[in-house]
Amino acid sequence: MLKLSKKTDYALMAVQYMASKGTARIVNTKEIAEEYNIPVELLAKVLQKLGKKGLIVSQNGPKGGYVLAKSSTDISVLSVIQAIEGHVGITECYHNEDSTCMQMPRCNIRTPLRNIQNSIYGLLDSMSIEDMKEFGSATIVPQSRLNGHRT
Amino acid sequence: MLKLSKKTDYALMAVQYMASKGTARIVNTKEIAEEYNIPVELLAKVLQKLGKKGLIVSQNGPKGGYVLAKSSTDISVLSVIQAIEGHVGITECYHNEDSTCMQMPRCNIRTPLRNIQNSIYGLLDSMSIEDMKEFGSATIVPQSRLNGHRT
DNA sequence: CCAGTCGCCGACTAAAATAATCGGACTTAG
DNA sequence: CTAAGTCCGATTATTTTAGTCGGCGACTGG
Ligand code: FES
Ligand code: FES
Repeated sequence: MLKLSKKTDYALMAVQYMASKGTARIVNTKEIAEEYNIPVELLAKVLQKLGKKGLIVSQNGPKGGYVLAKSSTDISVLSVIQAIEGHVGITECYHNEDSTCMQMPRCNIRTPLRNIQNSIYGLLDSMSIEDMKEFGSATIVPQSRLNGHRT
Repeated sequence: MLKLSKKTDYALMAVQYMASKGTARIVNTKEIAEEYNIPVELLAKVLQKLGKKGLIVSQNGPKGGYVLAKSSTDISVLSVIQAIEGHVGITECYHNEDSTCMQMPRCNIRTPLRNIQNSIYGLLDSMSIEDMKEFGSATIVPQSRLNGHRT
């Protein structure tokens, strides 16, 4: 449930890796792939997508590779995720206009789930790559309305 | 990304539906299935799972069906989700002990992602079925550390 | 006490999403 | 010129999810 795809994992690792080298250092696909045991061709596509989304910039030719397009503090985790996964939601019918969902007419979970989704988005958007690096720990838990349900 | 399975959707709808009738009223699978256009057989399994997890109680025989096992304020959204999806995490390697993940040795996203996951869990756990019913609106967004990244 | 309604369960198939691979074109430093 | 790199679409393999089927067991009302 709520699982990120491997491609997204790869994207996050790659971005984080680039962040760890400065903006000066240019890094290529193979280098990252070997560092994390990722199939090169697959990682290549991931990086290309990130490139197209403007999160990283590419340099062709020998000695080419990628560098972050901006400071790691200015790249949100959400932007990386969305770059790879596109804009999908927490539920099948993304709660958009064009839903073919059979339970639309009577759906009773549409609105509340959208709110939950927004909360999650807010959380992911509030966290930058730099943040990920820094606090591998730290709690960003929303304390509002948290007063102990739990089964 | 981060998508809940249809089964989970069905579970949430069903639970919400039961909550909307009181604990007095016993409701059967067919009734819910028809209300929301859900394939009966599939919904049946979902309800059985919820039963086994103790979220709802079943009544056999004719005039049988299900009722919530406790007040809708005491059933968290998280518990429903976990009842159906089991205990899976935001990433492939659930960040547990037994991961076969190839990038374990050097993984740089393990800890931060676990934190994000915990935040999400906290959010889902803090919301009850009753809450879902009430505020189809309302914001539970964590405002901490939210100061505008966004690409 | 028997018949029909309902829950219970596991195995099965179908469909879709994801992961990974392949083949070939384009770009550029040396 | 050429080798090292990015770029891109198409294809396949694998896994996950969605939905189906068939039979058993529990109960209740007649
Ligand atoms: S599940 Fe599709 S509209 Fe709610
Ligand atoms: S992705 Fe598997 S350990 Fe981090």
